[in-house]
Amino acid sequence: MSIQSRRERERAEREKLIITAARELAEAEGWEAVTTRRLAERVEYSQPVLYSHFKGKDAIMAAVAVEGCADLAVDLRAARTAAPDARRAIAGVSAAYMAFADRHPALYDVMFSQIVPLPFATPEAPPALQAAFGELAEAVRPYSGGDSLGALTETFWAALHGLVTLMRGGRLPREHHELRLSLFLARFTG
Amino acid sequence: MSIQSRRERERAEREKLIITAARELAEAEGWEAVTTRRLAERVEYSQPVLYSHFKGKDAIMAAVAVEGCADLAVDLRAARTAAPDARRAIAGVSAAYMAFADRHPALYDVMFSQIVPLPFATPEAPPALQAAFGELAEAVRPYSGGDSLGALTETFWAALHGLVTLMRGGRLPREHHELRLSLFLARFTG
DNA sequence: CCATAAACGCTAGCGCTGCTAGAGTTCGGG
DNA sequence: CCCGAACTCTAGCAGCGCTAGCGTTTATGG
Repeated sequence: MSIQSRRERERAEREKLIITAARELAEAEGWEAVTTRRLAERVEYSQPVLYSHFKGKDAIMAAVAVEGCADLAVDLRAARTAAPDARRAIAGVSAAYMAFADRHPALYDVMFSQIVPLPFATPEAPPALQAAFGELAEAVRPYSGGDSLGALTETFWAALHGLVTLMRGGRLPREHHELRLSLFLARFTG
Repeated sequence: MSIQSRRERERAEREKLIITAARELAEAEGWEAVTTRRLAERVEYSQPVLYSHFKGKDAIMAAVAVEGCADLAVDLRAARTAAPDARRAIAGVSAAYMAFADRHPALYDVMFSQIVPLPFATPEAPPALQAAFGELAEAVRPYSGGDSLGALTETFWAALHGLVTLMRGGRLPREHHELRLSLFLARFTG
């Protein structure tokens, strides 16, 4: 019992090590630099060990994405609870969302742009993701009027996501960024 | 002179053939199925021929993206000019944009999601892209009020882009799609 | 305390990728 | 008719995700 639990604990630690190494490598050099060989070298195990923990590279990316969701939820919550009123809450949450995407581009991509084997728009979605979405919803609530809060929050999220990804992909000029965000918020909050 | 021009014409035809083959392959099976080997086989030339026309696979994708921009501009223009008033124009353009992304997912990705060596937010951007953006701008113009039309159109575009990509990536449930779009339009048009 | 079996991590390799060096062929110009 | 330039091909490089199968370590039952 004790020996088995020790082994399980060590396994869990190694799994966490893999996830952390993948995240660090991705954030430092982008996902294209995260190869199973480099990752294995970084955790000082051979390649096949990765596959005893994860079904494939996609699954590792998914695990990193879940971590990212938790971090995002923390940032959003901090921004929302620090705001003195509804208007500054939704503005602060928006800014925090943008800042997160800007500071952690690789993390953001694997969470919301890349295709990863994670359930998203279902009750089985990662709790951390649901928490992040919940923070957006609370910021949107004061402006929902008679509309569905869920659908309206989805719409709000999508706009932020579009602004972030088009800019980061070079499709939108960076200099108008704050203007675009304020134009959107002005229209969204009526 | 005549011989040389004939050769140049044949070269141009072959280049067009490569672009078309890449587009068809991508639209049929996705970009991950577009390998230089399959593409070469499809145009019935060897791999190195591709590199005498394009610097790399990225450049081929960029060429396909430019074609896609032209097609999108046509669709948007048709939707806008067919609308009897401003409100139905912006709604129709939005719906046409969504429909384009839905019908041509691989094309849409290479135009607006993937990283390709194309100038976007500059005067050197492909005229076809500028034309498509111009159609969005004309649809937005009646609702710009005192705001910058350029920045507002960028914001409008970003929202559509976010709705499309989050849904296609499985992050948003498909069933609320039309509701989300109408919620956005209602707030955007005031 | 030892033999056995299971759990474990390793080396080596498969089929693929984008890309390129260099050989071989074709063809227009003098 | 021959030469040189233009052109396309075969073959191969380094790297990718992933896995079969071997060898070692480790925990257990007699």
